[in-house]
Amino acid sequence: MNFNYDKSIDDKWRALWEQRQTYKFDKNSSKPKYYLLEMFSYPSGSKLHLGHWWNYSLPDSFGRMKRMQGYNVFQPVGFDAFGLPAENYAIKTGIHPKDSTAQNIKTMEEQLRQLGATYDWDYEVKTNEEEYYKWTQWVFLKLYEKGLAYRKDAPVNYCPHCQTVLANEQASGGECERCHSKVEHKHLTQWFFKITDYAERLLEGLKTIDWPEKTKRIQTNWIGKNTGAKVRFNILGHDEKIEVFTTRVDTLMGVTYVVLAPENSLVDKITTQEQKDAVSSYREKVLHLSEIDRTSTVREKTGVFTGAYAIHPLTGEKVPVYISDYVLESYGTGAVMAVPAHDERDYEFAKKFNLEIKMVINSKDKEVTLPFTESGILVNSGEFNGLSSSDAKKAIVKKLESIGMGEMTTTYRLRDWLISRQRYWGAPIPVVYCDKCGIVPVPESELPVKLPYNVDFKPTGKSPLYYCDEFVNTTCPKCHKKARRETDTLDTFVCSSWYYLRYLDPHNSKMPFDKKITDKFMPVDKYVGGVEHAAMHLLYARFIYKALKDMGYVSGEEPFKSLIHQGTILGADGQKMSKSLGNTVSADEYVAKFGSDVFRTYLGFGFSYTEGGPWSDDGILAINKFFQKIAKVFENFSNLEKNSNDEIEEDLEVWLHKTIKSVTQDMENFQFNTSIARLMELTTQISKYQAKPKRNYEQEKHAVYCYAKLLAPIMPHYMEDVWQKLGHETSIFDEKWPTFDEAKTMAKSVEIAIQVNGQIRARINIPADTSDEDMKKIALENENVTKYTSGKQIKKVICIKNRLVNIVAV
RNA sequence: GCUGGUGUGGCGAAAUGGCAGACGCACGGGACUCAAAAUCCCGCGAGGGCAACUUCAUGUGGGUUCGACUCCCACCACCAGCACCA
Repeated sequence: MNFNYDKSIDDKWRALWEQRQTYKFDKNSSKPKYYLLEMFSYPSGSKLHLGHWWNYSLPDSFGRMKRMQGYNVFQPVGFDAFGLPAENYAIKTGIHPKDSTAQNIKTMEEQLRQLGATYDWDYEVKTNEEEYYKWTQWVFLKLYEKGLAYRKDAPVNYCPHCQTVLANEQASGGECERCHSKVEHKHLTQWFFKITDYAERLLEGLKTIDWPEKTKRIQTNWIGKNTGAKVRFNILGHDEKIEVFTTRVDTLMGVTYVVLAPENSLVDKITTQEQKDAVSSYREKVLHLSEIDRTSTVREKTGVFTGAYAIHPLTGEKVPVYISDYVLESYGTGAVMAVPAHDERDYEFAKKFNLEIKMVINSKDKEVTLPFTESGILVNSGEFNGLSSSDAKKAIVKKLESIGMGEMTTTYRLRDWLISRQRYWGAPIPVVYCDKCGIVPVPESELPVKLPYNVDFKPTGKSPLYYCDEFVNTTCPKCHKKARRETDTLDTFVCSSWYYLRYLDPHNSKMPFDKKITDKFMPVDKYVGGVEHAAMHLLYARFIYKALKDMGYVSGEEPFKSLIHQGTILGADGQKMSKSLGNTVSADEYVAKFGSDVFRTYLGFGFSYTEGGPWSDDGILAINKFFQKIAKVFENFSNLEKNSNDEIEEDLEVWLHKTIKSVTQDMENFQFNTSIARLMELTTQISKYQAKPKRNYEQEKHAVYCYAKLLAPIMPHYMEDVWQKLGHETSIFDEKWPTFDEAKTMAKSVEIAIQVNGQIRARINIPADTSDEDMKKIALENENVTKYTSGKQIKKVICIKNRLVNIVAV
């Protein structure tokens, strides 16, 4: 029989799998669950690119192994379908986002089927559909009820040329992505999620999950926990106080001025008449600076005096109050105490404005040049003189507490999540503005707030929905008088922050998901996706999950138990693949030429899954050859007479068990390259066995069957076909994953190395599990060893069972 | 600037502190063939040696250890995240 792989069998098996419902997900199964999730993708116009193959095909192989190991694997697929590209495309071409998205999804679904993955398409989710975004809006309403969604005035990135607000990602480098104009700052009233309330729990939870250390660190840095002290300064002639945050309260006695962020609300109150013009023109200037310019460390310090004075809480001294853009409104309290002697920024500022510089920290052991930013011993600090920085922190806070002017505190760099977008292609924020009732959330029963189809896409700086009267004009849900709808839409990251829950119950029309089901299948056991989401999606999803938990909708604390980042496959030139560089690789072409399984195997073998690397198709022909060798093995076996009855061959037995062991382990760790390498070795070994004149039928059958099962996850169409040709009517994926016997993974005889002082002097074969004493004896008698030990004293002999002997001789 | 990651043959890459370079590509040699392709076998880090062997070698320099690609310290290069965060 011919066992060759031909790409035509791909279609045959996909059709049969569908017909047989091989991958139908049974949520009532009694098997242990395994939730395997790959980040869903944006439905882009072009064909499935290499990245999709990389992200979806190999994790599917992992899932297939899990399935064969007896798990009830849930591996869904869907689309993150709202978002900017479709809208930009609409502006350019006039093709409606809904239409282009639907078309793109159709194309991608077709292509995703070519992967031959175990998706149950009944569980597909598309975030732009009413039955989905209705519940995204529900999530918003729940957070609003909980006080976790609020509206406030905030700065955003604005492109004067396109007349539109830009997302942060679109304003990177301070330039508009589309027209490269300089991005300006504007103040707009925006909706936020209060993710900062969860900062501590988001940090704590990281300790409990199996995620790459790198990713945890990115989140930790992003959250940016910092402990320090709050200190309050009275303002001369005013009732208000200025509150500052500092991590170096030990330098309090060196404060010579105070700086407020230009946006700080105190500024208007305390600025004196003479300084009013200077202050307002400075604030005006700052407003027009881009975030990039403003936070650039190389820029010279600027600022103006407010005319006001603050009172030092401990010395009662009068210090001037400045405003400067080096102080950020969004961090800490939006105000700092300036200690020019011990802070570089304050030093620079003080030099420029001729402010006093007072040294209060001295080094324990070296000459000090200002600014001196290390910790040390306090000087010029009255009662605190002589204390170390760390003791002084405690003492000073204690003193501040006693007079009610400060205390220890913790701050986070994390800012609240801005979720408003002045965009059309997203879920409308389900809120109504009524002159009488104010902000009124749309009642749950009236969801979804439907996205209208007929809108004008011209960029104006406002959401296209703003000009859509049929959408905007509504009645107040409370008083039923005329009211207006919110015209901003939700950030698409809101859609993707809960999709893993909807997957489990995608057609529920009464609830976003049934808690009974999600309790059974959450958390996600293995989540696969790019590291670029470390401080965005992965943080947002954790936050939403925790918020849902607090409201009783889910039970767990963390949605993703274990996380893997796939690496990036770069263009052959080592650059990121992009159309403009012309270095993209068309997965399609390779699939058409070699077939889905060859391509998947090549991807698995040629690159480390978590590293990726530059594309090269050098080895793909070798994979084709590998498939031919595999065919040979099955062909040889099918020609073997059943009644042959020779002895069991130990070598083959060992190879088989060894291979099962390492393939199982490597697949578990997403090391597809090494598991395929092991399978190549086993191929060679079985072929060798088959070349022998005497073969044991039962032994060979067992080996060949195990071999097929081990190969199956990597080349699903092919092995399914082989399995059928071997005479089976059921799917190979309903078979049990082969198991190994540890005792059989090692040959009866092993080669060990003998070292003298760490240098290898001989290699010999000895029986496996030879005792240390015997190994030592054999080693010391070896000719090539005695050459190096003669005349020397043997100090020590180290024996490592089945591996080596090291003789220490002097 | 801060934090982290990476650095191994001509190439893609492997190595719970225990025989560095598994597996594969490319390359060289051989078998089969009239010949080529395909296939199979052998070799393949560098130097020395007819050979048995031997010296050097995992970015650089130190250290710990019987033994280091692996652990520690310093440095160099590249990459990534954060960055006027008080």
